[in-house]
Amino acid sequence: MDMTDTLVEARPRKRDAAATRARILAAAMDRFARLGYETASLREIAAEAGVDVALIGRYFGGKEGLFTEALKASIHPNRLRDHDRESYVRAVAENMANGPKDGESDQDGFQFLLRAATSPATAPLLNLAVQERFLGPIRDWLGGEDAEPRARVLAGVIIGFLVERLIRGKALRGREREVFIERASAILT
Amino acid sequence: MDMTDTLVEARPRKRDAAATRARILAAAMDRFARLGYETASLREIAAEAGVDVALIGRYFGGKEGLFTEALKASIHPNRLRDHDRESYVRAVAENMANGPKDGESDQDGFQFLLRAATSPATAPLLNLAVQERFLGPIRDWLGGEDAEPRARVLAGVIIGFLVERLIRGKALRGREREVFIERASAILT
DNA sequence: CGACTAAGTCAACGCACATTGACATAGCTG
DNA sequence: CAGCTATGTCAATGTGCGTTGACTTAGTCG
Repeated sequence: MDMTDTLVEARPRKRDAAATRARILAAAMDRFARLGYETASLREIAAEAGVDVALIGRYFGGKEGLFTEALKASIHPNRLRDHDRESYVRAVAENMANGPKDGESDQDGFQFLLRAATSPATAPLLNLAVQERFLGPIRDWLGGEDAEPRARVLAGVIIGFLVERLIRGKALRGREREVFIERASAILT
Repeated sequence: MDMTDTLVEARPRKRDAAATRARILAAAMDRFARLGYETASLREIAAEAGVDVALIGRYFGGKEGLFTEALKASIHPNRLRDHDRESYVRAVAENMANGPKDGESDQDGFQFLLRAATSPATAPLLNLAVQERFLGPIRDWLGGEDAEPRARVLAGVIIGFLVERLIRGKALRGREREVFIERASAILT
């Protein structure tokens, strides 16, 4: 059908390991986030990526390996250090007040996280990832005595608001929004 | 081996459909809440109930039917009204500090729902259940001005801790536990 | 050009699962 | 006691899964 490869990309490069890997990873992130670890199948993921199943084994070692990488890719380090305490708290609280729609793409990542939290097979992996990219930074940011349990509390609060926002389905408005932000800020401070 | 049935129960009543059904349902509630719909297997559930697998098919029609009934049985109204503010806050905070395993049945229903949300078919239940079991009761419990957004904040915090506990996988101990409970209580109060 | 390697393909394996139907037996009923 | 039905047992079937190993081909390098 296709005689030349000048269709979409400049040089499709028939055999490109990096591109194939990336497409598998993208498909995995999508399926895992939407379906969870056990329901999403490697065959589906491979099909969505337009790739043979065996390549997943080759590039990621197996389902767990693929999931681990997809998880890492879904949790991007937050920019804690760019904020002082007050501005960060305010930013987080406002973000929480928003609806799922107008949130950035971190929504998908968080959905991924939530699904991962509900599957026993992936819980240990998630624990590790959260430690690395979430709890650790917060703990360091807090510093001082009892940084660890205090970081856990803070992480719990933030996670909770994210879940609540995910479930809520719509943004808060007007007075309700203000009250929410005010209260949430108070808790986070 | 056993000639008489006077081992554990007074009258084991060899054939009792109602009792068998109940034991299957209890085992199902436990396994589904702990492992989620996909991971929990009918064979395990049957084994835990000390029953042949085929009976599940007979009594509940199949895995979906069993899950549906277990879900119904797991949603009971929470007992917010039994507590005054302080004792409830303390109970919730301590519950949060515990590991997923040793948690009491008070919040297990929520775990059940959260895990159920993994399965695309049962996902919409989560929103409804949170409204019913968390937001509504908390809002009424709080009462007064701005009960709605304040309830959202509180619900968010509680949900967050539950998820955090789910992720953490193990109980907090010693000083960390104390600090955690103290901080969580302060936030909830 | 010719060989070597990386990239992709194909088929098969073993496993665990839910489900089903035929069979066995306990306990009640007449 | 005889027979019937609810209750429980057993074995088999089909399906989809993740994984593995041998094979084929594209692209590159000497």
